[in-house]
Amino acid sequence: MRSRRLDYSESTRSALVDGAVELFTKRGYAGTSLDEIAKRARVTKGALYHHFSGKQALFEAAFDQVESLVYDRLDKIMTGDGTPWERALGGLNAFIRACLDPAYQRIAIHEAPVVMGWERWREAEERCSFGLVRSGLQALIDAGEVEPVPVEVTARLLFGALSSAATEIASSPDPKKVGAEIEDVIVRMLVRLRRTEPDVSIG
Amino acid sequence: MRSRRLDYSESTRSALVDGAVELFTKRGYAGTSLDEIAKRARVTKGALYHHFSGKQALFEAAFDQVESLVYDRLDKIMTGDGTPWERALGGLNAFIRACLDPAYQRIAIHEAPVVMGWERWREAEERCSFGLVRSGLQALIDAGEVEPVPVEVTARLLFGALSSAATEIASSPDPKKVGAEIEDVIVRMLVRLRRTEPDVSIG
DNA sequence: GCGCCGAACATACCATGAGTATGGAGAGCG
DNA sequence: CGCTCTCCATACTCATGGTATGTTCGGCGC
Repeated sequence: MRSRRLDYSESTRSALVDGAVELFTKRGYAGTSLDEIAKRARVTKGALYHHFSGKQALFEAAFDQVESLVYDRLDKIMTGDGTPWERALGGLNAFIRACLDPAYQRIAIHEAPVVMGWERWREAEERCSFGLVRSGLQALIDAGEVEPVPVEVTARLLFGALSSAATEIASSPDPKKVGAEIEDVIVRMLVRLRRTEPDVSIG
Repeated sequence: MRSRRLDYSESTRSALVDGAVELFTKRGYAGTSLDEIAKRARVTKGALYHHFSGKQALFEAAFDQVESLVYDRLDKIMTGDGTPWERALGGLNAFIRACLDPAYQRIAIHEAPVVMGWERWREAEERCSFGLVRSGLQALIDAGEVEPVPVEVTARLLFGALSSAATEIASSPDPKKVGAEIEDVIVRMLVRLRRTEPDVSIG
């Protein structure tokens, strides 16, 4: 039987993470103090340091939380039913919408590479959203939908383009319009990569 | 006649900026202390705060320095001679090489949006490298080289893709190879956008 | 030459916030 | 019913960004 004590512990931990996500999103990593986060969770720094080894560790927990939410949604679409082409387009749309979430944008896209270090961020993304972009692209190639391209770098280009553009969307006065434009441009690109004839060599 | 005093002042100022560029590149913004920067310039914090209003201001000075170097090189190519197409390809190549510079990558691409705030970073980039990417794309469209696309978002996509991919290049064990791959993929994309027939509508 | 004004620094200090050391309270278990 | 160990609070330390004030020295009028 699960002890009541463990419930409490888990509860305060998640309260800390939730508060961290909120505050990091609003004021950024550097602009947020641990006391503030602890206060929001109605505990002190002692509790915080009991659950996490430091500010970075707490940030990574917040990162995981935000990232996994997006990952679940994307994964459901990308491994769902439909043709590879349909799934790719659905995933594209879902990813753009995910990037509109302020928390995902600021924590996972912008600050994470700086706070966690690019290398570590890359490893984390490898297992999450970026991994899905890559596997989605790979699926398209395997299905013969698009011509073979270097998957690794192309996926990186795509991911970078999308996450960068997403910020543009979010800070635009008319996000819906810009979002649609971006999706349109990307889809055009993909369509042009679509294999219609066997010979696609470029001089 | 220019006073000797002004020479000294300017000299220490640039020494501070140079040190800032070095240290911010090596250890990042948060990981670098002002005392360290001042020490490297063989002055104290007093001098630093005489020339700059604070850490952020010093960072922006470092940003400007790094950015302007890249801008000058790019501008020379993009406004040089050759067809719009040649200039675009040349600029593309130059930009990728610029992104391989650790200082430009870490300061201008990665940390600047976080440290300066995305809005401010965007304004600065607007007048610099991003502006060139945009105008280059616009030139291609004007020359009828590529089909009309929403310039703003497409340029943003391109810029994001390139700067993101550049990090991939730099941290790769074989930068030359990955760099060539990326350039190849981008060029393919552009080629496919090339106007060969008037009707390019996609159902 | 002389005094003085202000730019260009140095020095000493303060405030904040990350991290640490230690103490205590209470749930679970024998 | 004490013993223990998790869970958390309190009270510090220390690094660092920023400030307030002192000091030096080149330039310039006289």
